[in-house]
Amino acid sequence: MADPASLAGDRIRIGLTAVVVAADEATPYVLVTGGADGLASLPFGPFDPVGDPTLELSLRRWVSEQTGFDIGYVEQLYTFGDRGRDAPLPAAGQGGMRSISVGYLALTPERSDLQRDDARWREWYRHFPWEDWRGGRPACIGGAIAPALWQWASNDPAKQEARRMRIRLSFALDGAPWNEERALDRYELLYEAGLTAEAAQDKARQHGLCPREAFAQPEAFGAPMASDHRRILATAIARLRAKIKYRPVIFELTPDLFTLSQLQRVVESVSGLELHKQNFRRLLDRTGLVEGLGRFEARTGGRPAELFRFRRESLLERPAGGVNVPAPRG
Amino acid sequence: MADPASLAGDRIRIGLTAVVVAADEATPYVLVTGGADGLASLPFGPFDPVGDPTLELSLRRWVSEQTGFDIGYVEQLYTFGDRGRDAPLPAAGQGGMRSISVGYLALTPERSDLQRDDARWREWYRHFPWEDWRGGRPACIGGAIAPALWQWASNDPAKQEARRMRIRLSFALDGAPWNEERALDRYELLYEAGLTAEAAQDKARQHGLCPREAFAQPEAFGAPMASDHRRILATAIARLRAKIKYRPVIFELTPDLFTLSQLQRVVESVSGLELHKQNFRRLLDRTGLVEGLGRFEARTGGRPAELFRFRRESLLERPAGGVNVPAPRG
DNA sequence: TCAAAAGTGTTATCCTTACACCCATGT
DNA sequence: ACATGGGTGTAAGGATAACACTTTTGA
Repeated sequence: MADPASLAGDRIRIGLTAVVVAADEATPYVLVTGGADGLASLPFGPFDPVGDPTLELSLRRWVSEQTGFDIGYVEQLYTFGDRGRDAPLPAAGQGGMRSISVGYLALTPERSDLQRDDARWREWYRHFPWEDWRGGRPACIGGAIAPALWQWASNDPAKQEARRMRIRLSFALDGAPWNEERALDRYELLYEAGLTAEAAQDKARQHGLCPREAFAQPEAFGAPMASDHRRILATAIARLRAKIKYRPVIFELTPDLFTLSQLQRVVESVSGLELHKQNFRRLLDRTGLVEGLGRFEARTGGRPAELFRFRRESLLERPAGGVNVPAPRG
Repeated sequence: MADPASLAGDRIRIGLTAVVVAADEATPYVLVTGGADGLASLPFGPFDPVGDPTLELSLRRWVSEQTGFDIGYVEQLYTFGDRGRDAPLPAAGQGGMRSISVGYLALTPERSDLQRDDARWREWYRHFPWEDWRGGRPACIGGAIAPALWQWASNDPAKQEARRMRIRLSFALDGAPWNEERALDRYELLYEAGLTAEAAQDKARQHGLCPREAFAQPEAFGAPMASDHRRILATAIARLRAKIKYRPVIFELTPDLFTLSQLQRVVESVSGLELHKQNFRRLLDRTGLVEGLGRFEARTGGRPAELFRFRRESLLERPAGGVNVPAPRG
């Protein structure tokens, strides 16, 4: 039997996959490549074990090289290594090489100009239409998702009850509350039920079949991405939505100066929820995270709004929470 | 210039490192190897890219092989890849091979019998004496840690103010509240300040020096562990302390039947805090996570306590929170 | 009868949520 | 004047944290 240690050294490669997020008042964006003609991909690159002292520095270096701007805030998300969901290798004679990818979340304050032609900012709800509840419950849940999931649940009588409960809790059916943080649970449920194009793709690849084109309607089940990139994006959405509640990371997405309404709408676009204006403001100023400047912005159609800035000093003053997102009903 | 992709495939190996936690009413334990004679290590093993379909299954397999029991709850913690903090390789002629380790947290309901002689359960506060606040603020903070950290802060006038604020917030000095979840921040602060034996070890290794033995007093700065294993353990402590508040993972550490006092003391041992008895109980029964059995346990020295069990069904009923740990003052 | 641990009732306080309302500007 | 968006006061409800207290056993 071969020594697994030496074996492990030879047939693995580590990729770094970046979810680079920007947001404006209308929607959050994710940086993708190759979305015009074929499937969109997250930017990814190899980890250079010789040149880079840490994984994070490696990521910063090649994102900078590839896109021409330096990302600021970065955090590690998760390390993905499932066989059959990893990237199919660009046929380079590498038989059974295994690809492990370390996913990172990066936040940038604005949609910087991109240096490469095939890189573009993509609205993330195009890949997750069921995640945007700002206009109330999205129609695709009741229209296409729920019926398809109920069908899947009833396919296996033994697991039926557990599956139904997962569906209810994930997608807020039968009076269960919506939890915007469970974006990954929802994507994994859809994948497991075979309702994403990626699931069909992976199954076809495992059985050596030719994958069908355009499996599920993108209007309801979201535009697919290459390999497991939509899973990584779902992980990033879940993490970011949770984190803005207890760390002031939202200010990594805002410009230096903003009005409180602009800030609120950025939070709303990320969390996919509508917030109560006054409560948002009161909670915010109890934190001491922002500071009014006494300057006002000329607005179209309304009273001018005061400009605020994020008090970076506050990071050092207290445990430093985030902006609260109350739980909505039904 | 060599293609970094092929380069990456050759000089990396992936290890899986497990933080296997058990707990009783007195203290939490972590499974270590080789702690008797030399430095304690967390169990770690290589990821087998050929045999194992997922990282997690790989971990389960070799923990089972090495210790003889099957771990239940597992979650991924973080992927560590810093040069200079990774494991020094067992001299096997592998020149510049880079070691990346994926840390996992595993929870087991009791300290199962171990199959190997050099594996043992170690009380985790031996490695983190400053993390146990059950008897009030630990003496080592005021006695040894705070003075050494203040000294370090004043070594660099430019960073002095920021360092002092980090120290205050991490170790609850000058009236700042203690936050039991920031175990990793505290360890990283001590490491950065050069106050852990591991920091001295890493520095010596980078400069090709012979590391000094027994750098810092273990009574105050905690018993060191091999390579970056204490950092991984700190990550696990932080994650577990945060997670018991919003997911019912504490029941992965308890026996099937328990009294409410036993449960409370397990929570206390993990979080390192004393809890208010009645509030603990009220919060618990609002969740519906546990169910009294009407049976009572014969106790020594007191009224017999009712036995409870965890209602696993409740996982399917609702979003399923955890057990709350109120923030202590000062 | 006393110590020790189990278990309960009640209250003050704070935080969240929501409603209703006023203010300043452009057209 | 009035539409539009900015900005504020206050009250209802619920959750938290703390108090004091009773109950049941073993020594």
